Amino acid sequence: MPPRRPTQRDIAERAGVSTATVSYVLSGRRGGAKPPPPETRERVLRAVAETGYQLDQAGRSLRRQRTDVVALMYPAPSSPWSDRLAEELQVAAADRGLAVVALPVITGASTAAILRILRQRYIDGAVLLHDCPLDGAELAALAAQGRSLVVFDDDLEPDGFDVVRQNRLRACRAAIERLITAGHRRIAFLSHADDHGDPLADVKLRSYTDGLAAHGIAQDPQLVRAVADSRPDAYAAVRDLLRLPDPPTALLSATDRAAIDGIWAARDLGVTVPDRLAVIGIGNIPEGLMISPPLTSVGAVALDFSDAVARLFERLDAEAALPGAELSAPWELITRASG
Amino acid sequence: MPPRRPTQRDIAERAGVSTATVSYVLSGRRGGAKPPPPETRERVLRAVAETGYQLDQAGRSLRRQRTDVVALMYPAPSSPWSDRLAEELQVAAADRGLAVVALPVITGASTAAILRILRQRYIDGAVLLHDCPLDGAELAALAAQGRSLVVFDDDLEPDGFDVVRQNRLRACRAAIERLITAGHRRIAFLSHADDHGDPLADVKLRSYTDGLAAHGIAQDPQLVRAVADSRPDAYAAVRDLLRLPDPPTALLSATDRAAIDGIWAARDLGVTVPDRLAVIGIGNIPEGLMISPPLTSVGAVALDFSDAVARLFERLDAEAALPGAELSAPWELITRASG
DNA sequence: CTGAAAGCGCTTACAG
DNA sequence: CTGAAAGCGCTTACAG
Repeated sequence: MPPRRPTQRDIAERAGVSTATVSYVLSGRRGGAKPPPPETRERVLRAVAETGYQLDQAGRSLRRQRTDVVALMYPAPSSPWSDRLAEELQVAAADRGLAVVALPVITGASTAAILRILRQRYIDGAVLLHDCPLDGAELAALAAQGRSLVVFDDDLEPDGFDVVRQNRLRACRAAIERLITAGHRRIAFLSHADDHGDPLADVKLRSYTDGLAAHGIAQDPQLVRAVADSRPDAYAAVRDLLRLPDPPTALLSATDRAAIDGIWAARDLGVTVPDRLAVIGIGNIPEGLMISPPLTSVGAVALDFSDAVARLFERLDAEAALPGAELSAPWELITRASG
Repeated sequence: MPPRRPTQRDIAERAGVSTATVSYVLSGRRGGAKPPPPETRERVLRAVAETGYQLDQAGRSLRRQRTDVVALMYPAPSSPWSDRLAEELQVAAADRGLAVVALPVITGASTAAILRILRQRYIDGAVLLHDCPLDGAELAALAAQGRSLVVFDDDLEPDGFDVVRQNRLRACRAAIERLITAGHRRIAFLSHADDHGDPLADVKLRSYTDGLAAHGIAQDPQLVRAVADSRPDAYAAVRDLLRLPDPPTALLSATDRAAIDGIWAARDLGVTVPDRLAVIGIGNIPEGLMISPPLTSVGAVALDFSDAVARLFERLDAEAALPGAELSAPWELITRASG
C-alpha cells in the first residue's frame, strides 16, 4: 500500500499555516490582496518539496468549475493534419497554462468512452475535426452546458459552437471538372475501401460520380479501384489500369499517397505524366510537392489552423456565452504539373 | 449566460427522491443491497432525460479517488505504432468503461502541461512509449502516488511501474553486422536530422558508428546523409550516393520510408537491389513488405501491444500496489530480400 | 496579513 | 428500501 497522497492540509500542518495560505502560495492568485510574504511562501514551498505534494485536479476542478484542459478530437488514424493541429493547439494552450489531450476516434469502435470526456466536464473545450461522431443537437447541448467547441464541418449550422468550413465537396468537384474540361473521358478513381460509412470517403466518391454525371459521361466500374489506403495496392492497380486495352487517360485519387504511387507505376511503364496520364490527388500532403512531376492535389492550402485555435481560446476566455460563428478555411484545387 | 448545469440534487428534487437514490440509479452500483425498484428508477431516468443531466467528472473523481481515464503518451508526430497502440488501448479500455486520452509530446515544446496531466491525478494510469520526458525518479514518484504506469524503455529499471524492453540498440546492431558480415565495407547511412536530442535517433546512429568501429572500418562522412525524415530528400541523396566515384554497396536507413525511396532511386538508375546495393531500413512499417524487393528491416515483429495493455489493466485492477515488472517485446532484424 | 468555514458535485457507510 | 449526512481536496469570500 503506497503512503496516502499528501493534501494541502498536510502541507498546511507542516508549514504551520492554514490551507488557505497554501492555496494562495501555490496558485499565485489572491483576489486583489497582497500575496503572502516571502518567509511564509518559503515554508510552504519547502513542505511541498519535502512531501512531493501534487495538486489534485479533481478538487480544484470541482471548486473552480474549470479543468484547464482542452481536447482535440479527430478520426483515427492520425494524419499530418491532425498532428499539426495538435501541435498548434498544444503550443497555444501551453502559453495559457492549459493542457491538451488528443481524442482519436477509432472507426468501428465504441465512441461512448470518448463522448464521456466531452460530456462529463472532463475538459473545458475542444476542437473537433471533420467527421466526428456528434450531431448538431448534441453539440448544441454541450455548448449550452458551457463547453467551448470549434467544429470542422461543411454542413452543420453553428449553434453556441463555432463551425469551420472547408467546402471539401466543392474543391473535389473542381478537380474532376478540371480533368473533364481538359478533354478526359476515361478517368479512373482510386477510392477508399467502402466498408465503413466514412463521410469524407463519401464526399470524394460523390464528387467523382457527380462530376461524370454532370457531363453525361458513363461511369466505367472497371476504372474505380478501392486501393487508396494502400500504397502497394495503388501501385499495382494503376499498373493494371494502364495495361487495359482501353486505358484511362486521367486518374483521380482519394489520397495523395495512392496518387504518388500511381505516378511511380506510370513512370515504370514508360507512361508519361501528365501527357498520357493526368494525375490528381486529394489531401495535399507535403510529399506531393517533391515527386516529379509535382502532384496536383485538392486540400488545404497551408498547414495553418491558427484561426480555429484562436477562436477556441476566445471562447474559453469569454465572460458570457459567445454566439456560434462560421470560420472559413476552404480546400482548394492546387494545380501543379501532374494534372 | 447558459442555464446552470443540472446536478444530481436537481434530479433528486424533480424525481422526488434523495440524491443517494439518484446516484444508485445512475451508477448501477449499490454495495451489496438491492437496486432501487423499477418505478423509482424510471422517475429518475425521466428527470435525467428531461434536464439533459450529465454527471460531473470532478465530483465523482474526487469522491471515488479514480478518474476512469487512462492515457497514452508518445513522441509526436504519431506513427503507425502509436496509432495502433492507441487503438488497442481504446478497445480494451472501452470494455471496462474507461476512456483513453492520447498525449502527443511535441519535441521542443514545453512538456509542463502534459506532465500536469500525469501528476495531478487527472488519469488513473498510462502507457508511455519510448523517449518520453520523464526520468526514473519521476516515474517512481508517480507510481508511489498510485498512478499505474507501463513504460517502454530499454534502460530504466522498473520501480513501482512496469518496463517494456525492446532492445532497440541490439536489433539495430544486428542490421549493421549483417551487412558487414556479408562483406560490405562502403555502407551508407541515412540518418535523422540531428537538430534535436531524440534518443532513438541516437540509438540508430550509434549502432551504425559502433558497428563500423567494431570491425575496424573507417567511417566516411560522405556516406552519412541526414535525409531519413524526407522521402524526396532520401531519393535524391541515394541517387547522388550511387553516382559517387566509389559508391556504397550497402545502405542502412534510420527510417523504412527513406529506405524505400532509396530502393526507388536505385531502380531508376538501373542499380539492382540487393546485388549492387543492399538496403536495410529501421521501423518495419507495412509498406516495406510490398515493395520489390521486400525491405529487410529492424523493428517490432508484429503490431501487437496486447501484453503491455493487459499489464496496465492488471495494475489498475490490483488491490495492493504491484511491484514493477519487466516485459519483453524485442525489436528484431527481419530479413527479407533487399539486404 | 491570515485563518475558519462554506461549498463545488458526487458517493457511500450508516441509521432508520 | 430510502434518505440524511459526511467527506473526497480544493478555492475564495469573508471575518478578524
